[in-house]
This record gives sequence, structure tokens and C-alpha cells, in this order.
Amino acid sequence: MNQRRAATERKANESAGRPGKNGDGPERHESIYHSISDAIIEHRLKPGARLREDALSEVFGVSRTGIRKILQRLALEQLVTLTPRRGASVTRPTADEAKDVFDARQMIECGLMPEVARRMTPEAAQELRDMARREREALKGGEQSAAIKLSAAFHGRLARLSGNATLADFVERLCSRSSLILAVYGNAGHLGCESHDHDDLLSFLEQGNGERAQAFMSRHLKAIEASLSIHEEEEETPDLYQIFSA
Amino acid sequence: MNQRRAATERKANESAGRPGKNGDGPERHESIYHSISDAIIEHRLKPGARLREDALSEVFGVSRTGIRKILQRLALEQLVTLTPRRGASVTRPTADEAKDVFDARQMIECGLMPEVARRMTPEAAQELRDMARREREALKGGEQSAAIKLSAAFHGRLARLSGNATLADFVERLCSRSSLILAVYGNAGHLGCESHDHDDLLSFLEQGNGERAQAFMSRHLKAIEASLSIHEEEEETPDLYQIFSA
DNA sequence: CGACCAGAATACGTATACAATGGACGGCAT
DNA sequence: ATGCCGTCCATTGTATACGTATTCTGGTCG
Repeated sequence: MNQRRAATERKANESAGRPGKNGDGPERHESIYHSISDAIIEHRLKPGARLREDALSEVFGVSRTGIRKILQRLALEQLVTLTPRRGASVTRPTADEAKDVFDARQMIECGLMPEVARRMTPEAAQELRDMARREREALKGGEQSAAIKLSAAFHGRLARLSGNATLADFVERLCSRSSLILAVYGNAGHLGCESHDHDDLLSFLEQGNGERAQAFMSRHLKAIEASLSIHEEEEETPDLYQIFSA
Repeated sequence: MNQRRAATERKANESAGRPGKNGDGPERHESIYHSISDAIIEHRLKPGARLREDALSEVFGVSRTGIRKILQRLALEQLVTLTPRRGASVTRPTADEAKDVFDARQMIECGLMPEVARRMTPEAAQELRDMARREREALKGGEQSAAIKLSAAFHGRLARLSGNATLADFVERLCSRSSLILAVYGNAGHLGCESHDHDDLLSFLEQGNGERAQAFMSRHLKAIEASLSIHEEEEETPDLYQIFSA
């Protein structure tokens, strides 16, 4: 009955992120994982933020064991960085990593477009249009965090339509990391995806025109990358030398 | 001093996979991880094999906590499957997954070839030629398991030369999974990579001919995939009926 | 003779307790 | 007054113990 004790204390459930759906069951960890990963993707947790194990365990009402498992999963997805003996913190992507991620998205997402165009169905198109609409509304309403998450979800859903689960997983991972990159190198007020880009892309896909969709996706990703201000932040102590010796 | 107790008992060290380099230090987990992952890639642990936590903890002389961490990491790389309440077992890839993996390799590895050709250096070429030679020797000597691991390492090293660490990680993951696929769907005696394919590929890369290297890689991967006998295996108990009723 | 149910054993999931390490603050010496 | 060193605290890493579910086996009933 140890599991129930946390539920009995009730404080954990009150402060949990999603009060409605935290069952006692085994999907509890999944729920916590999504709470944390959403918070990172939505920039509620900013790069560099420390994630202490016992703080998280207290917030979510589970013991440190479960938190550690979730933290390790997030670390393998490179959303958090695990420093030995120092704990976990939200990953701060370097400029090199940012370039790698966008190059990878160029290759994979663009390469997937022809197959996506081939498999596009009216139902899927409708669902994607809904997502694009909600993203536009969130953007207009000033809810940046919701817009970022919806944008990543749009790209992920699109990749999933290709039928290749492995590549879709890769794309989802890349989109999550892109959110982090936007948090570090993005300019406030000018979010990555233009408001109507996703709708335009959908039009090409509904026409079954994979080639134009591929070219458009390429421009789309290039535009996002170009909107970033990539400048290697100061690293460690060495920059102090070049700052004060100048 | 709890850590030392296992070392004192000495039985763990005697039966450990790599007796030489298991320090007490924090890289112990890394060593165990590689022991298990190598065993899977080399088909010493076959798909479907159960991986009991306490058995592993006894073999390696660490407690179940550390084993669980390693098992979860392997699960995220899809080398082992974690069934709730049932434990861990070596993943048995489905035919669909096999197709996804090889399609993904087509897209990523082929797409990487031009950049690899551009960045190829004499030193890197020499290292790759050594790996190809060792793979050929292992194949000739009948050491299938070593050849499989070297082949995966060759493809991974090649991808790493592109300079894109993210895509290189993806390729390494795909190569590991490919080893599993070969174990399930490969024909004994006819391993995936032809013995001189890797050498031929290296020639194109050394010439800086990215286009031909890309085309060759595409044929190379298609050849491997074609050499598999993809047939959905029987699932569960029903196969016993059709085996013994025949 | 076969199938189903029950009990026991085995193995996983979770929490908690303990140990070790790294950082921070305060004191002391120069 | 400042710089260095020692001690304390905070936080993670690891192990172990307990609870629970699943499975295998043995017995009984149809």
C-alpha cells in the first residue's frame, strides 16, 4: 500500500501538472514524463534550469527512483543534460548542435515529403489543418508556448504519416530539440514557423505534389534556421581572458 | 564500502565479460552496457532471449538498480524490449520494423555520402581500410559475430565522418538494429555485407566522388536488404500446433 | 484423459536508507 | 583585508528491502 500513501497525502495530486488524468496505474510515469517534456518544449523550463530529483519527486508525489528513470529517458533524448554528481539540467544546445539538428531535419523531413504526399488522406489533411489552425490562433493570442508545442506536434504528425515509425521517431526528437534551440537562439516575438507556412505546405501535400512539398519544406526549414541568431555564447572561463585582455 | 564487497567476493569479476578493465569507478556501468550491447549485436544473445535483472546483477556484481538503468537505455535504443511486469528480452524485430530501418538507412546513410566524400582525409581512409580488412579477415576466419560488429562499426564510423553528430548517432542506432534484423531474418552463411563492398565504397570516397559513393551505398544497402528472407514468423503458441500437427 | 483452477515461487516495481562527492560558508593565518 | 583551508551541508549514486503481479506446477473435477 505504499503507492497509495502518496495519493492519500493528496498534496502531490493538488500540485501535479495535469490534475485530471494521474491515475495510480503504471501510466503515471508516462504522465510525469510528458509533463516535464512539455514544460521544456514550451519553454516553461528554460535551458540551464536545474532539475533536482527530490524537488521533482515531491512535486509529482513519486519517489526519486521513478524521477531518475524519467530523467535518464529525457537525457537520452538530449532534452536534459545529466552531469555526474551534479544532477540534471535542461540542455543548452551549442551552436554546432543547432546546425546538426537543422541539417538532419533538412535531410529527413524533406526526404519524407514525397511519401507523405503519396499517403495523404482527406482525414489526415483535416487533422493537420486543425493543428495548423490552432497553432495560428495560439500565435495570434500571444500564447507562444502553446504555439511552439503545436508546431513541433505538426511536424511530428506529418512525419508519422509517412508510415516509417523509425524516421518519425527521429523527427519528433529533432523537433523537441529544435524547441530548445529556439529558446536559446531565437529572437523573441519572431517565432520559427511563419503563420501560414504550414497551411501552404498542406496544400501541396493534398495535391499529391511531393516534389513541391519537398522544396517548400526545405525553404521552410531554412527560413526557421535563418531566423535564429546563432552566436556562440561564452563557454567557460577562457572567454574571460579574451574579454579582459582586449 | 558496499561497492567493494562484490569485488572482494571476486566471483563477479571472474565471470564478468571483460575481466581486464572493470574499474570500481563510474565507468563501470558503461563497461557493462557495452558488454551487453556487444553480446546482442554479435548474436551471442539471440532475439527473444530473456534478460533477468537479478541474473545480470549477479553476473556483473552490481545491484539491480544499476542493471535497470542499463536495461532502460538499451530499451530506448530498441535493442531490448521491456514488457511491464514481464521483464526484459532481446528485441525481435518485426518485418515492418526491418523495412523501416533499411528505408531509414537508405535515406540517411546515402544522403551523408557527399559530405563524407568532401571531408575524407588520408588518415580517416586508412582507419576505415583497417576496419574493412579486419572485417574481411573475421569473415574469412568464420568469426561471424566479430564480422557483424565490425560491419556495424564501419558504417557508424563512416557516418561520424560527416561531422554531423546527431545523424551519426542515428546511423549507429540503425546499424545496431540492423544486426538484430540480420539475426532474425538473415540466412546463415551469407552475411549482409559482401566482403569487398566496403573497400570499393572507400575508393569512391577517397576520390572525393560523393555521387558515385552515394549510388554505391544505395546498392550496398539494397543488396543487404534483398539478402534477407523477410517472412512474418509465427507469433505465439499457435506455431506449436502447426509444427507438431504436421 | 484433458482442462481448469488454485497456490506457491519467481521476478519486477517502488520506496527508503546509507554512502560518497562536490560546493559553500566561515575561520584562520599572513 | 585578503587569500587559503577546513568543515559542513546539500545532492546525487547505490544498495537493499518490501509489496505485487505473473507464471508455472500440481491437483482435482468434469
